[in-house]
Amino acid sequence: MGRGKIEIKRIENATNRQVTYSKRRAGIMKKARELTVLCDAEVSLIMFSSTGKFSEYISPSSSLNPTKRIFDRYQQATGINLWNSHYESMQNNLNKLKEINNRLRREIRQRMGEDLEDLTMVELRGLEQNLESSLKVVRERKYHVLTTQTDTYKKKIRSHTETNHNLLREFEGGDHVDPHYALANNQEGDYEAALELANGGPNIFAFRLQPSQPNLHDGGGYGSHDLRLA
Amino acid sequence: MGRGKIEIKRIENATNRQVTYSKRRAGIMKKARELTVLCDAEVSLIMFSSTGKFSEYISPSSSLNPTKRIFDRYQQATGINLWNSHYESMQNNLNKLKEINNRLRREIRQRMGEDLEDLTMVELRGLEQNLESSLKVVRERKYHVLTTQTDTYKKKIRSHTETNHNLLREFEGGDHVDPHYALANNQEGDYEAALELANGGPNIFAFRLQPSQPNLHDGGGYGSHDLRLA
DNA sequence: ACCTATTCATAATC
DNA sequence: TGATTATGAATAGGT
Repeated sequence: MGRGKIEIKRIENATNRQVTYSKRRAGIMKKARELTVLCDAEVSLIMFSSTGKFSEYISPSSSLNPTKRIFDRYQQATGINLWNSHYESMQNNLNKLKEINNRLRREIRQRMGEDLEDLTMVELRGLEQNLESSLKVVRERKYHVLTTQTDTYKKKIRSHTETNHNLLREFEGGDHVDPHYALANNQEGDYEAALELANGGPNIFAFRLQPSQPNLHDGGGYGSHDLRLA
Repeated sequence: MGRGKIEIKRIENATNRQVTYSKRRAGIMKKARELTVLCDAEVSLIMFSSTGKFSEYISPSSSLNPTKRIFDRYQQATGINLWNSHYESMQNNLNKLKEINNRLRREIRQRMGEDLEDLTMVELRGLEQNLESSLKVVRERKYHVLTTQTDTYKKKIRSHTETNHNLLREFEGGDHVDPHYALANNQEGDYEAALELANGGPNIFAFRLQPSQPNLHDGGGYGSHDLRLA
């Protein structure tokens, strides 16, 4: 239709091609629009010109995202899931993470003396040795922290004592309270409390073992906070 | 174009509508095809009739999956990511799992006597107590397994010994080897080996701690097998 | 599914 | 780009 018949093959002249593209694009869009209205159909028409310019016609629909709706229907119709590759690899990752997670949980449970039924004698022996050496390290660390703390307190006390002496000297005897003794006593009190804490404090670590974060089970169900396998 | 002009509005007669749909569908598809050839464009035309029948035209392309290619381009052009909702929720789950994973790893490392620097004295004390009680349970379990094993062996030996006595009685003195002693010795050998294993076997548990499964890091990088934070 | 009068789309040209 | 127009294509309505 036009001043002459044309062969349906690539238009070599770029300008001409572009012009024809514009005209025909308008034409096909009109057709698409007419089709949707006349025949009550859903239509998605997406075009990229040879220069990469994008245009589309999407039939209006009740859905919020007509394109997605069309696409969902497309997938239903063809059985082809275009995102399968993406989706599958993500799903794989999720499953692998879940599996690793479960292994880690089991590991922890065994280190807590649970779930030992399936362990062989060799594994039990290994676990025992491992716990022994860990315990040794933890104790060393504890005593390290303790002595460091003690040193710090002692230094603080010394410092305060000196400061007090200096103050006393500056004021050359005010009333009859002995500030040195009072302050030093105070500090020693803190120190005693720390020692007490170090050896008899509440077992906070037992609580740490139960993650306070929501626990991811299959597909986002939350709520379980223990270390049992999902 | 037709015997008469028609108004562009929904055709109420269902049969008529279906006929028109068929005709016009063919027409628009031809147009789409011509557009791709003439203008070297990429075109995706997806249609659903009012009765739900699906048809499409997709311009051929070098890509393996032309539809996906079109939609990828679509997303690039519009900036609309149609799968964001799906994708984001999966990504969220992945991140949550990774975080839990890291917590679990840290937990294990601390139970192995590593990464103790950040623990307070209270936590250290808790960890120590926890390890102590775990160790106690593991030892109990070990001895339970050991004694059970021993009993089993003893029963086996007794059973074998009896069998041998019976055989000896049946044959009323063959050659001068004492089968009872030989067999029993053999069984005792296994038992000794088990005991040996129980107390001095290789520390297999230390290896279990490093997951043999690929370790999921960001976006599927594999290869790290340790318990350090990702 | 075919026919064809008629309308429409558009190639060529400016 | 935009308008014009001669021409071929698409198709509405009928069979």
